[in-house]
Amino acid sequence: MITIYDLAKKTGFSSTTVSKALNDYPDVSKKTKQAIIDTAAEMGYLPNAHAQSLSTKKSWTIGVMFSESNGVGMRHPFFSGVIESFRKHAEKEGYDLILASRNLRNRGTSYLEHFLYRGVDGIMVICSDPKDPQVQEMINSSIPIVVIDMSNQDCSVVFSDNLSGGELAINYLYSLGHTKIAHIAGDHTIYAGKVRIKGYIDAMKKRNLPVPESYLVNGGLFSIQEGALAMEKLLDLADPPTAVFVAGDHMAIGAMETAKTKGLSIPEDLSIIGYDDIEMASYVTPKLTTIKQDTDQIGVRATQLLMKQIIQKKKIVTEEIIPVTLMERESCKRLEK
Amino acid sequence: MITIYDLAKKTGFSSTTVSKALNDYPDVSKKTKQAIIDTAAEMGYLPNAHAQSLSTKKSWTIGVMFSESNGVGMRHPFFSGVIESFRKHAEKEGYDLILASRNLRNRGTSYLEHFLYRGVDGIMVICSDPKDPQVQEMINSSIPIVVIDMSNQDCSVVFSDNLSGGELAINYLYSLGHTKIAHIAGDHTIYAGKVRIKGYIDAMKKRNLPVPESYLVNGGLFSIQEGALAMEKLLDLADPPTAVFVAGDHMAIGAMETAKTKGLSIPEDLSIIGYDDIEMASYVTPKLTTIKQDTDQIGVRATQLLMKQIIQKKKIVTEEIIPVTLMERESCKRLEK
DNA sequence: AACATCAACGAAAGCGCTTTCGATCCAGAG
DNA sequence: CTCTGGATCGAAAGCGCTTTCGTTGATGTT
Repeated sequence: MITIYDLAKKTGFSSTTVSKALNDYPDVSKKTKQAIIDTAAEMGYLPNAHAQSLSTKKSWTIGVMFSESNGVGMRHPFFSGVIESFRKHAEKEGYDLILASRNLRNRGTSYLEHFLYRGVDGIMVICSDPKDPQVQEMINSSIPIVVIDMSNQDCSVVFSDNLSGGELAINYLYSLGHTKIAHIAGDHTIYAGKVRIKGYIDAMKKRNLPVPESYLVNGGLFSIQEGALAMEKLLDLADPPTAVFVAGDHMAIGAMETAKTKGLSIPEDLSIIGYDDIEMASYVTPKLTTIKQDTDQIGVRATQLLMKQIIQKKKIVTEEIIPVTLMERESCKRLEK
Repeated sequence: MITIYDLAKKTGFSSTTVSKALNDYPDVSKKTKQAIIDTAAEMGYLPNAHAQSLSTKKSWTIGVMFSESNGVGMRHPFFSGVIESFRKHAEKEGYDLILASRNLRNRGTSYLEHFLYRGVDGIMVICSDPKDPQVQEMINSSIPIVVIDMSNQDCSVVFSDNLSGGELAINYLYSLGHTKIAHIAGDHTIYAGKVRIKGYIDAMKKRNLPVPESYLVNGGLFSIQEGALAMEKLLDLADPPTAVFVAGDHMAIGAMETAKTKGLSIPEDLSIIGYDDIEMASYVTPKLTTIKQDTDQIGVRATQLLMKQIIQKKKIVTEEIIPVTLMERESCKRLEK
């Protein structure tokens, strides 16, 4: 590894001047600057990030943490979509992402401690559980942070407009003549799940549609299997719904599966609308009508918010709500009277 | 931020002793060791990773790079699956992953340079193009590296058994009575694509099955759209196949789409078998029969291989081939004579 | 000629930690 | 009583870089 001292020796200047030249300080003449840069290139010099960070207290890294409540981690399309978008944009600003582990080489430490240890300049969290203590700890610290997919009073957050997502779905279903509309919900412990429930209820009430208790069934942690189970409950009802708004595409796909198994055809016998617009939604049969979350946009807004805090060196608390859109496909149909 | 000097002052020992106590050196008495550890906990001491790395030349990080030839990046289920598995296991060993960007804050540098700059202890690459110059540069360097999804003579690689994957597929199709079997291939520039072609041809020849040139159609970069296009070509043939082995699930799903569009029903009129076993495969209609790549296993083997190199401090060149399995679902059917 | 100004450069301290090499002290050996 | 060896501890250098502050010499001013 070659250092600025090697460059200093080679060029005849001091290490100070070399450093300054490399960082484009104004008090170095154009000529020596060029000479230094040239021999740096020639000798294959690369700065040492650790030394730099140690001395400047800036690491040009961002810590990324995602909760794995359901064990899928990065494998979930929403997560990987957001992270990928975030990565692309953070990259443009010069930052690398570091996916941190919880365990600091056998000393049992928290995520916050780990990120502090790593000296990241900021943290990006994708977490759906507003009261995860690990996340709370990070939020309460003084490090810049942006959290995605949940609401919070104490930091920058960005999430989809879950409320009007529900409105959008119900409105659409209603416009197709449905009035008996059920909701397969995400667990209340999950922020998005909770809000989508509210969106559903609000929209239903607004139209004076009945919301029997039995029409609101908990789909748990958004998995296909849980969606399938939830749909069974709905179908066993004495007065089953003609349409169901499902809080996640995976669950919706599971729901469609059971419907099919039970001999119902979609959308003829039952309309279904999902949430997320994962890739799969476009390729199941029938193609799933769904509320699209804009993972790209979420990623860019999150980046912007984080950059702003890093630059201003102070936390800013704000909510950035990303609009959702209805993707009209094949799983919903006008109700024939 | 509190340092070992703070601990030294507080406990009355020297910073040397503090450091040794924290690192469990043998020449510190049990008593002072405990005292130091206690006040460290009490004062909320956290080591500074940059200082540590600077002094030890070990960063406990692994650089991760994936080629984005098709622009999907981490969004592709195979990629995210492997990375997630790798992350989990690397974590257990105490390593963090760093997803690096190409541009080192405006100086245009290569991935290798970037990883060198960051001082990673090893590199993990997911790349399908054996002659990507960036990847070659990393392989030729002296840093420990493991590459996934391609073959190479000069480093550790781990990839699926693409050859017997083809064998498996053709064998299955043949056992169902098919003899006119086509292949929608991945581009030859992509290692997996090339080998799967060979697997297809070998298996066909082994059974004395004809392989007309028209039966081998290039599906490009494994996208759904390209799969759909490829299938069109196949269907336009004077003597179309009764079964097609597709080199990737996305392409297979695209292929099924066109088949359906053209009024063919699967598997009645045409059997299709894919490759990957992405989640979607289980939920399209009909459920896609496919060759499953074991992303989990790939991740763990990659971790092991990399750890070994890091510990031994020398590159080891080897090929680790992960077995694939046939996931029999609904998209293939016995050929009625 | 005396002075102020400015451009260009370097000495040195500091970032937080590790590690080598001594120094010190005390128990037990001779 | 002297000597040896082991157990504990610390001084100091070093990792590679940044940044403050001072020095030097050249230029322009009056």
